[in-house]
Amino acid sequence: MKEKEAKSLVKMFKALAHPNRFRLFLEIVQESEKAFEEGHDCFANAIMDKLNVGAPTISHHLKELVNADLISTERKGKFLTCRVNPDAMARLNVFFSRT
Amino acid sequence: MKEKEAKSLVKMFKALAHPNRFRLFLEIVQESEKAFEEGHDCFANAIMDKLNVGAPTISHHLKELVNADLISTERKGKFLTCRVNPDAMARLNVFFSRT
DNA sequence: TCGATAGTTTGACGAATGTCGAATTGATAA
DNA sequence: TTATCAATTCGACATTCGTCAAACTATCGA
Repeated sequence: MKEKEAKSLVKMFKALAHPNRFRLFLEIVQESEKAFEEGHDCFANAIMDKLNVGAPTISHHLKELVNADLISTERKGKFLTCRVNPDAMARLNVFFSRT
Repeated sequence: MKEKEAKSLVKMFKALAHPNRFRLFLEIVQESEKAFEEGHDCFANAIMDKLNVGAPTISHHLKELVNADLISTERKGKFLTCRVNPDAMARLNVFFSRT
């Protein structure tokens, strides 16, 4: 494995390595599926209510997930929408399939 | 996903979330394959030389990998042998396949 | 325009983490 | 037994990290 890919994977692991941030990620995955089926977006707002941490913390954690390339966000008016990055998932999948 | 499984995954991610520890894990994976083909064990000793950290640090990192259930170790005389835990790999594989 | 709502930035603080040197244990070889 | 080598434990240190309160920005509705 290339050094660059290893570094990228480590960043993803670090992003998933905290209970609250992992739960946040799981919620986004779940909510994304539901949102897709129902034809709307996944709003950060809806997820924030489910976790027991303040808004600044959520904002901070979201930034780390984005920074690790696990998700991407887009501002829609007053709200923030989230999408899981399929490419990242694919790379993680490959890594653990070959290990 | 059950809370218990989530906790276990987070522990694995945390164990893989540091560059040196991830490299250590990669070396064990690699060395394990080679060792299997050549009919011997994977010795911690052989791996230690490849990383630029002291023995106490390696010992510490190995313990975390074991604690996360990613590997198991066995003392053979003066040396320590390592084996990747296939069950852990399978669970990680499942997680990223379904995500 | 004004007030309310969603999210971000900043600064601070305690907790957890990675690393090392020194001392220690366990096992082999001489 | 003694010397040597592999690995662990302990104590300390600097660094990173998670969280929050307060202040701020941006957008929408009235």
